[in-house]
Parts: sequence; C-alpha cells; structure tokens
Amino acid sequence: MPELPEVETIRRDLSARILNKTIRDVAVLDLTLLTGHPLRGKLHRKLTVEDFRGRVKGRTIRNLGRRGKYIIMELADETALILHLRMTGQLLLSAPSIRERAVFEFTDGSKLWFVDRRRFGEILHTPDWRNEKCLRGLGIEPLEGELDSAFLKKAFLKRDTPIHSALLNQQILAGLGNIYVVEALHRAKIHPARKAGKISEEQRGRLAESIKNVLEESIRNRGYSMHTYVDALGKKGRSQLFSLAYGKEGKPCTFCGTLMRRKVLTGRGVVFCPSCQK
DNA sequence: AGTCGCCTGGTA
DNA sequence: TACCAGGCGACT
Repeated sequence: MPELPEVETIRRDLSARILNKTIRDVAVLDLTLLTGHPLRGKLHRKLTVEDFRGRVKGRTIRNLGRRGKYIIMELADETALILHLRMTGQLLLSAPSIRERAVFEFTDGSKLWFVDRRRFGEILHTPDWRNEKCLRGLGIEPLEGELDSAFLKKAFLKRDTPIHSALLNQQILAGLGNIYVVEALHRAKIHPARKAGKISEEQRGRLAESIKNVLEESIRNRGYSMHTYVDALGKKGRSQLFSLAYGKEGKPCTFCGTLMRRKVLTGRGVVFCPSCQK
C-alpha cells in the first residue's frame, strides 16, 4: 500500500509518540509476519517467535528512520527492526477493528498494532541494519538532493524499459510506487510506455521536478487514501483529493480536456493523457 | 524484462 | 463471477 509519503507520515507519527519508549513485550499472532520465519519462504534463518520476542523485549526505541518504503526502528542495543507494509499494512497507535498480526506493548502501557489485511507486510530483526540486503540495494532518496536531470540521464542510460517500470525500480529511486509514478509522469507530460533511455533532456528535467513535487505535496497532505491507507492515528490522508491522473480513467485531462486512458504496463494499471503525454 | 505468487476484500 | 488493488522477489 503505502509509498514514500505514506511511510514518511507514519514514521513521523511514530517518532512523535513512541520514541524512547521501552518495549515490555511483543505478541506475534501471525508467524508469517517475521522475515525469515520458515512459514514465510525459502530464506529462513530458523527464527522462531520466541527468538524474536527475546531479542525485542526490554529494548528501548532510540530512533525511527526510513529508507524508501522501509521503516527502520532502531533499538538501544544497536539492533533494529526493519518493517515493510507492502500493500495493506498499517501501524496503529490505537486498537484496530480487524485482527492484528502483532502487538507491541510498552512499559507505560501504550501499544502499537501491526495490522495487514493481505498479509504481505513483514518485520525483520537485524543486528546490523545498514548492511541488510533489502536496504543496500536501494537507489537514492528522491527528496534528498541528488535527483535532477543529470542523475536521471545516468540512471536511464541504455535502459530499454518503459519509463513507468524504471521509476518503479527501487534500485534507481527508492520509495516511488504506482500512484506517484502515474502522477509524476502525467505532470511531466511523458508517456508511461516511452523507453527510459529515450526521453529528452527537457523531459528528464521536468520529470525530476515532478517527482519531487508530487512527493512533497503528498507528505504535506499526509498521504494518499484510496484503498486502505491510514496514518498511525487511524486517519486518512488527503492526497487523493488532488490527484490529476491516478484513478482518473475516463475523466477529462486537467491540461487539455482529452479523456484519460488506462492501460496495463508490466502488470500494473497506468492512467495517462493520450494527448499531452508524449 | 515480463509474469506469477503471495493473500484478502471491494466492486462491477 | 471475475477483476482489481499504494509491493516485491522468485521465477522464466
């Protein structure tokens, strides 16, 4: 579900509410939540719920960080939890209405619930988060200064893939998902199927700015609540109110009035203006 | 580089 | 009933 702006909103909520709290206990009700649990898949580190509980109990939360769509919860013993919400994961500071996959209880009696209808999300406990493969492979943070036309030129060099899938590639830019890619391409007036390596200098410049703008704007609006996303307080974001392309199939383009079209590109539904986006 | 599987629920 | 959904990694 959540992309960079949603994950960042949750990170900020959590940082304001649970920083320096100590975990009294954690209950894991869905074993497949734990990365490395045998029930989850191949790469298993023989991690049991009891192992996990033992590593986390009594630890104090020293920092809440983010890389791309990952939340990094650093603990006082220098280890960390790396959390990914995938499509429908939620981190809630008040009791959820659907079954929780895990509950953290703090020594002051407050709690943090991990809720996740489709159960794709996961939590990894790691002694050395900076060296975890899932984080090391990530590309740059789009809002931390390096994103410009020159960066995109280098990143897209000889890429024979549609610009839409290049932007979803977390190894180039970390944190973009389908919503913001669709929005950014529309605002930059680039057709989603254009080959990444073939877009012009001018288009690259517009694209870099559009990406930063849609992400910053959405963080200000506390995320995009189209399907299930809510923040850590259970509240919806407002970004969807300002969407120009995502979810606008069949509606007139804001720039030229042509009806917006939808097509499937590398398995994802994309909406675009067939007239403006070249 | 594209497709499938992981899961569940909402909507046409 | 069928198709769709803010993701990602293992396949081909």
